[in-house]
Amino acid sequence: MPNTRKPVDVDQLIDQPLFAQLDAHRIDEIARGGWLVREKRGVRIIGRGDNLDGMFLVTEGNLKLYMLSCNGDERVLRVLQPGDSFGEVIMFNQLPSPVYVDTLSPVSLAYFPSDVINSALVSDPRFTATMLRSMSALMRNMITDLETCCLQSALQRTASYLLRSAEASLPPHDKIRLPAPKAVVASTLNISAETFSRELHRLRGLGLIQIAKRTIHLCDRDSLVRIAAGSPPVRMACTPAAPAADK
Amino acid sequence: MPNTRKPVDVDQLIDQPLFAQLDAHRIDEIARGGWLVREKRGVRIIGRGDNLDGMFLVTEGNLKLYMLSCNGDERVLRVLQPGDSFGEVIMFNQLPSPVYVDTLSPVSLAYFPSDVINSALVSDPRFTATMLRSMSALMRNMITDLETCCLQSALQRTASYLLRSAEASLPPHDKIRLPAPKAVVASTLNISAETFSRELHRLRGLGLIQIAKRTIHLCDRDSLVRIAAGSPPVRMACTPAAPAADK
DNA sequence: GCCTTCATTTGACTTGTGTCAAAATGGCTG
DNA sequence: CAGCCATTTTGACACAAGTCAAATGAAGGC
Repeated sequence: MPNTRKPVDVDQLIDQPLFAQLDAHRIDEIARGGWLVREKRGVRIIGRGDNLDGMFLVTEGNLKLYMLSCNGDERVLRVLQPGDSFGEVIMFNQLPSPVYVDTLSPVSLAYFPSDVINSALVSDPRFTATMLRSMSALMRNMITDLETCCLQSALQRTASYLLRSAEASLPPHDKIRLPAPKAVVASTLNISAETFSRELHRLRGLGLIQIAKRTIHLCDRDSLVRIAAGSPPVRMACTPAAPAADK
Repeated sequence: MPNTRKPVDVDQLIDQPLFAQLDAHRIDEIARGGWLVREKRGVRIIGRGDNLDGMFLVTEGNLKLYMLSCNGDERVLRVLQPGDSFGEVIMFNQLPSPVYVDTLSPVSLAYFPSDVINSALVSDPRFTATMLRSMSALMRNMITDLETCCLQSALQRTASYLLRSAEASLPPHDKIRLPAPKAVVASTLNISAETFSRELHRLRGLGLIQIAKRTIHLCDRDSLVRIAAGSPPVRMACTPAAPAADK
């Protein structure tokens, strides 16, 4: 489907985790076997049901990997960023894609046909090992996702989201900016925009966060951690004298 | 951890999908590198946080692979049956297990240390291909799981489960046997045992399936497909004269 | 056979979240 | 500054699914 076949620049590959183990010669070979694909924002790269005999590596921009329900609302599984790859699963077992991938910004992708990847796998055990590790890491993330969305309440999910975002923010790690309208973030957490708003304000009511439009300040990280871990939210300074027994 | 080191019988491996591509010599090599583990029902094989430098292949019996929520209820991810393998993810990226694996019946497992697997991967490209395909299939299942549990109703999940199971059953594809007690299957679908029972009997009431203890017979695949796809369940032969407009 | 134990079904009730609708807020443009 | 849009908040309500509890059914042991 990619009609322009600009060559892949070797420099774009050597830093990528997927190729880090390979020697220069082999990277060169892989680079010559693939080509660059550039797309603007809002373009579908893979649709559900599509076949694909190769895989992509993101070199610039970001994309969303998501599913659609029968009534049309979407569930984002991952946001793909430079260094991430996608399409391996479709390529390796040669079945139509179960997910959609759309660009969220202008992107530049390296595409590699399956025979290029396969011959690299055959001739370089370290590449195989890296590929298996990368797929294992993916599995691990999916498991975490399933865990989050199946056995945590809306409040827990909100709290863990805040903690994760803070983790990924600049050093004081206590101020985060939502990367999108609240409705979109909520969808990422698999809850409605209204519920997200309510839970956020509940946390504010407990004194754990401050909300200023799309910027959120964490005031009490420990309590957030406790909530994310499942302990019932505790009102500020007055724990009841006689806590209920466990059972 | 396995203290008895009974050798693996080669005959137990040649039929397994994971080893089907290998020639006799290599299978023999792998068999000599692993050993048999037998356990009775209700034994934990892997716990969350455990490390594992190898992988298992199920040769007899079945097991559940699951997670626990903070309040202790479990969410079964997969029911493992003969021919299935587990532990690859833990082995390949060398991190503690995120999941538990318990036996559901007396089992017999073949265990292979990572170096045995790795040397087979290095020396046989077809084994590598099979391994990658197998992990891709796993990923695909996880995606389906997430889809099922995030954007389908209990009835839809039940219907799609039946269809998927039928797909994987013997040729007429209309009779399936639940691989575990209903409560375990229900947990796989992320619904309570009670709800699972109710939805199953709802489908029976609609004339779409027949239930005989743990065996289920599909009578009307098309309707099941429609339900799984989200159309509201339609009573058997008497659609009301004036169906409500869509909105 | 009978008894114990586990699995399944059924009913009544509770509860977390979603939905709908309206009000409040904020940002932007002319 | 007024007016208009999109976003966010809040309230009232509905409903799917979970929980608790009891009844029933199946399976294995002695």
